[in-house]
Amino acid sequence: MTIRLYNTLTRQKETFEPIEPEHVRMYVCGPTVYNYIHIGNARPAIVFDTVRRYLEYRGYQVTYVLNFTDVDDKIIRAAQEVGMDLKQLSDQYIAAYQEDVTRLGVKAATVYPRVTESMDGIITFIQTLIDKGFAYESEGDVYFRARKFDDYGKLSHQSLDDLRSGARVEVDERKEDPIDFALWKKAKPSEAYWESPFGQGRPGWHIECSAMAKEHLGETIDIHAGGQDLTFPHHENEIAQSEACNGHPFSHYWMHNGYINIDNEKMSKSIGNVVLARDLIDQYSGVLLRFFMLSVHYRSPINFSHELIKQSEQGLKRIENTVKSLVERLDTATSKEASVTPDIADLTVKFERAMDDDFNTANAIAVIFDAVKVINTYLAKADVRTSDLEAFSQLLNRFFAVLGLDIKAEKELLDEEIDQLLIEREDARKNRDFNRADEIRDQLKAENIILEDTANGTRWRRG
RNA sequence: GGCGGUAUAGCCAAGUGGUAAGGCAGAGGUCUGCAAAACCUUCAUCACCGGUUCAAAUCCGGUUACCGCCUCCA
Repeated sequence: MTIRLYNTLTRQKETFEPIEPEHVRMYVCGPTVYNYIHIGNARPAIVFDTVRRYLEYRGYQVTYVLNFTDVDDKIIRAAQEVGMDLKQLSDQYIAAYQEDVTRLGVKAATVYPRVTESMDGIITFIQTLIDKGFAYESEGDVYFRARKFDDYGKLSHQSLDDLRSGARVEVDERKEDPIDFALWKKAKPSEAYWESPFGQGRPGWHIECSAMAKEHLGETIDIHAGGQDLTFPHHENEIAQSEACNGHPFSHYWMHNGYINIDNEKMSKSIGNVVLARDLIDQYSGVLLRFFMLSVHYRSPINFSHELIKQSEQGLKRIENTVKSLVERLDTATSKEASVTPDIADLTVKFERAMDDDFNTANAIAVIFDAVKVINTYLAKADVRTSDLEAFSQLLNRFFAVLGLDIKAEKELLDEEIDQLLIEREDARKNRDFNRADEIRDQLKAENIILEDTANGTRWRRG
């Protein structure tokens, strides 16, 4: 029972071994909070939450750190546009982020560090880099001397020379070398700033993660994760800073999730096809969106379209139907001893095998469908046992918990009028007045209530 | 130019050497007063060419197409 995961650093699947046997330190790059999150932001939130859940299922204690970038150019601009100060604006979008991901079934992180609250650590970090000769001040800015860090490029597998010849590296006379990147940026007039030994300014983008990871998880962590596009330059620069500063490996494993396309196009503001997570959650549901995303392996690209999500919805309904049936059959079950233990064991093994293999949620979901078939077949039997029904329910709930899918059978009450119609229809059917019975069924269908007549009575569900 | 990814049935999507998971849609059937749900059956030789091998979607070489990063965009 070992977990294998794909490590961007080595470009292969490796056996997962945390530094401490039962504890995992995990850092995930969070959002820059200047707007509501779009579905591209939702993917890493869902994917790495699932990674975390599975690690916990496997018995690890996980310290999960997710940062908020609450100072940067985009936030400054957004705040100016609406006339708010930085903190107001970022507070607002942090709250919105929490709302959105909660609806997506994402568990709370252990810590949510913010850049503005981590200034001391960041400044100390930069000072250490200067002292060690890895950074230099220049006209109020501080830059990292990339060429001095021998391993620069090891994550993205690029050499410095390739990067330079690659074309447009901005020429900036304040830098010794175009590839150098900012650790500290001098404040422009009228911008928010923090005091530091290098003058008034604010941190560069990359340094925050190095400093916050160090503060909350230590100098070497187990897993560092984020979107694929962060591999270069963000994560590459984090490695350079952290390893130059601390003198040993920053993170053992690097995980990156794939992109989301909209109708086969890249999602971007210029195309105007950015889809906000909350709009989709409102239109469909958080659980459906999560189910949709987890039905594809996290490193593969996902294409989003309304048609695709509706396909997914049909599949999810199939699962929900079974969950509901399971509960309903409890009324007609007997108390004989359990008979399905082998099925439970078999499905569990298959599920774990899927998740052990680089968190293959697509296969894990296939196992859920396998379970659904087994359960439906079992439910069709005349002799159904309480202990079996409970065992199946527990099995599904374990799977749902790992994937963070909020699927459960809730006894929902109908309003009296509808209830009355159901009773009337029962009578009609008993009297073989099928015209009236069908009329009622059609009427309810118009209200999105689907009736199903089973051997154990009529059941209903929302369409 | 550098680095990397992808190409599997109408649609989505697993599968990295042993003879194509799963879901959606479709077709036929069972059940049903009729439906619905469920169950059963049915539906692909894996972009193309060549090679290695007893055996390849899976390895190697080449071709084509699409995509990402190399610009503080998850």
